[in-house]
Amino acid sequence: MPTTARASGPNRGRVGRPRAQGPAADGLAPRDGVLAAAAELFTRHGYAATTTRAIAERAGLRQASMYHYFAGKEDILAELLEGTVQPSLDLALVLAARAEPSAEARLWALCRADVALLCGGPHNLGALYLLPEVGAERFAAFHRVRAALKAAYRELLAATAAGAALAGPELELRGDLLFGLIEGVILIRRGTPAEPAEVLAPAAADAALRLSGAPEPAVADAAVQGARLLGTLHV
Amino acid sequence: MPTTARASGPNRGRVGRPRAQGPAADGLAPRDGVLAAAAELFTRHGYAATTTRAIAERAGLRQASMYHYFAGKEDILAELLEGTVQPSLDLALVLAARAEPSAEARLWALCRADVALLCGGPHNLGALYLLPEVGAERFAAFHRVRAALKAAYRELLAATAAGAALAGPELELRGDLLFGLIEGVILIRRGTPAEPAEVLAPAAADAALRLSGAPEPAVADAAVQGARLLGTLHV
DNA sequence: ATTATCTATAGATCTATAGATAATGC
DNA sequence: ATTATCTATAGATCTATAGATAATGC
Repeated sequence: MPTTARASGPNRGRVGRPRAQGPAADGLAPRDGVLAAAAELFTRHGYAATTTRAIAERAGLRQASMYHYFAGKEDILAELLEGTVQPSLDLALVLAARAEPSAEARLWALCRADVALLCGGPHNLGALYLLPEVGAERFAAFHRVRAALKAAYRELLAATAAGAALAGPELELRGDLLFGLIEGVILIRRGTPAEPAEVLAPAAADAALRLSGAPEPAVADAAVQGARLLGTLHV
Repeated sequence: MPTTARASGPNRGRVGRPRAQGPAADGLAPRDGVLAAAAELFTRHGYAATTTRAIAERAGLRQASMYHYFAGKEDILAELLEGTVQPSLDLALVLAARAEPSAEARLWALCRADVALLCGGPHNLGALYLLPEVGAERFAAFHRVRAALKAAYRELLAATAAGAALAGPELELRGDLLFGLIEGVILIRRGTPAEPAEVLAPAAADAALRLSGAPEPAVADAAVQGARLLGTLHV
């Protein structure tokens, strides 16, 4: 006979009052369930148009219960934003710090991985970047990380053969366009969600290399070596 | 002595009750003032986050007075959207119907003009495309026009030397990326509003040609001829 | 008489807080 | 005792409508 009785019903081991709707169907921890629900709704309908009630309903709890995990609606968006851009920056810093393979190959790898991250996941997470509310001061932390990511793109571009030939302002401009292409993929994805990320990501990376000024044979080289590089990094 | 008395104060010739705030400072017709105010606020803060009260205040009238010109908030956005994309399509159809100069030059011209339209104007009007609410069924008319514009891009791309070498699905994909680059410029503009459209537009057109697969000399040619073409079209 | 505007407000939200409740854990 | 949740709601909106009002026009 056990010294302590353990619950064995649907509420097995769960502290606290049970949910009115029953336990979460997806098995996510409550906090993650709220984040996932918010991601889906924010990207689909926008931030202001998404009510806390809608988020809670989708996450399987009552509206007020969300406040046990988040101090307010803005905190949910802030956490989603930072979680989306940070992995991209981590990879970019690793790639920029390497001396080989060629800058072209590393740039290709960054573009491909970045597009995969933006489009990956069940919903179009990158679409969070499009929300106008993201411009608010509240999300300065996100903007700092994003600026660092953009700087890494520019650094890699400057190290390519075509980039090395560019003067300061021209490099800056082409870096912006390169970064714009990658983030612009979000818009493509929104229009044609059917396109699999596995097709879109390498195609976008090829396009980024062409845009950067690489001639066709260099693009093909970068694609081969960049894909190999991502393989060794287990990305 | 005149047979009819004419008002000569600040209300000169204006029918209807005068505005509480006095006549419009910018001289815009009331309807246009509402559209301009909404454009500014929608692009800056988003659709749902912009209240009809804020729009009215900026336009210099009371909240309820807007309903004399628009049946609802959605109608304002619908009108802004259609007005933004239609001029691009008009130009695209003209360019696609021509046999010369080269497809490369015509594509360059379309890209340059389109970016100028997206970034032109006092506020970043193209940013309306980013609003998540735009996905709603209510704006189907906008989406049809935008789809036609995208088709024109693809048609021009297919007529270039590099585009002619592409198989169906590859052409489709590269067309999407090309279109994504142009619309992605909106994101660049949002990040660096200081960059003048006169610099950004030709640079984006160059980038589009490179992305399309044109070798460097063909890009330079297209830029020269494309700019000349836009001159003759008075765009 | 017609028009463009106004004031006032109904009705429908929406966020966040207060405080109760139903579990487990010791 | 602690925890995760719930119910209920205050207070602050926000959109759209109803109906009044202050101009011009004839």
